[in-house]
Amino acid sequence: MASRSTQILEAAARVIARRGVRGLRVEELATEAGVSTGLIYYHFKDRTGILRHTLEFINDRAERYTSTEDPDAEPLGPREELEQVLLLELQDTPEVRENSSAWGELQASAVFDPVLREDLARATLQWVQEVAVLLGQVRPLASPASLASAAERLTALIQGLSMRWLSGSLGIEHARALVTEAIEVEVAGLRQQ
Amino acid sequence: MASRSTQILEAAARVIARRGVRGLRVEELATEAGVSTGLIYYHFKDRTGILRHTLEFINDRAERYTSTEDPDAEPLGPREELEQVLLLELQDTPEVRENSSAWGELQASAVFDPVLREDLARATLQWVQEVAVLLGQVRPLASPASLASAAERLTALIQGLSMRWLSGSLGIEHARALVTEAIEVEVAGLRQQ
DNA sequence: TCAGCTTGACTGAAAATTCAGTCAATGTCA
DNA sequence: TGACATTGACTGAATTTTCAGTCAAGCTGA
Repeated sequence: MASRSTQILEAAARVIARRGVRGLRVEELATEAGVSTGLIYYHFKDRTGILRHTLEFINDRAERYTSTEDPDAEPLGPREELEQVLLLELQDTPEVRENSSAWGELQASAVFDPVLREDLARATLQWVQEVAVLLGQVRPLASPASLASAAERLTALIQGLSMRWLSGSLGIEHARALVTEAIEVEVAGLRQQ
Repeated sequence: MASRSTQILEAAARVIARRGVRGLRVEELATEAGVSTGLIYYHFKDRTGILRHTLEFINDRAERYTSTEDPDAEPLGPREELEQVLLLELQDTPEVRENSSAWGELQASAVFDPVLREDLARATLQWVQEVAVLLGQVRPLASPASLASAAERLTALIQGLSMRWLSGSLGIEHARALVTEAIEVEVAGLRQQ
């Protein structure tokens, strides 16, 4: 069985997905986790402590589902791997929804909270670079600069679509189709180099 | 002189740009607008009412600065007009920064606040359609569906880049360059139809 | 028994919302 | 004209609500 703290963090991820980081109420979290508010303060120092641990928890979990190192999977071509990595962010599973939602919240909060910016910028950069590498495998002759630009656009596009998906103004299937087309279009653009 | 409600809405846009939607305090808004808290409730039902009207206000204002109907300007080609409309969202002027910031916040809040979703979805749709029409003028032979998809991608891209710009992880010039390239790539993609 | 876990009622501060009353402008009628 | 009535924007102190965080007391397994 999951430990009490894990139980609380899982519940926190669900509450954040439902209400947002800024909408998380400690009492609602307690109910969701099936514990008392007191216990939450017993395990975590304060509300900020809850958020910090939850974001860490969510991040660890994201690495798990983003990982393409599944030994059972057949080896993918570079193009397929690129598609898979990008589309992983747009899946209607509770886990991905929770992660995207928390990510979006974090990004939005960073606009007003300089403390968050550094972590966020680093994480974004890492993602962009990963995508740039995958693009480079699809089009080995493209210049590093053009690969970097295309990667920045694809990742920013996914963030934009993700927001629309989460706010219910875009269906998940349509969002995925748009990303697939975007990859085609961007890869075609790289071919011109 | 602007009416009292307008004065309040202008102040609300400034406060939201500065503190975020969740950071908006009715009393701070009252001070910013140079008005009593009571008056705010006299003109707007409640806090949510303030937010809804501010969203609408921001939207109207964006239309104004997005408008290309400047009698002094020389007539633009369709491609130039498209570029101009899209790049207007990425300018480092107080008005645009304020609008983008508030817009991003409202978008992020809409993920968790059903009340805002409908207005937001409508405004987004309107923007996408405007861009689709402009794209159609650039590539008159493209199918309506492909125009709509390209417009969805371009607008979502701008929202994604906007967030990164506002959270300080992307320079405005770089963001603009990425959009210009995105237009090229998307227009090239349409040519294939 | 005792140390760590757990509860939930409670507190205080911050924030939203209300409301009784002021004031300037406008309308009305003798 | 001018005395009185009416309206509605506006104020700010009072009230209500919402929350994070605390605490004294109960539980449980080793």
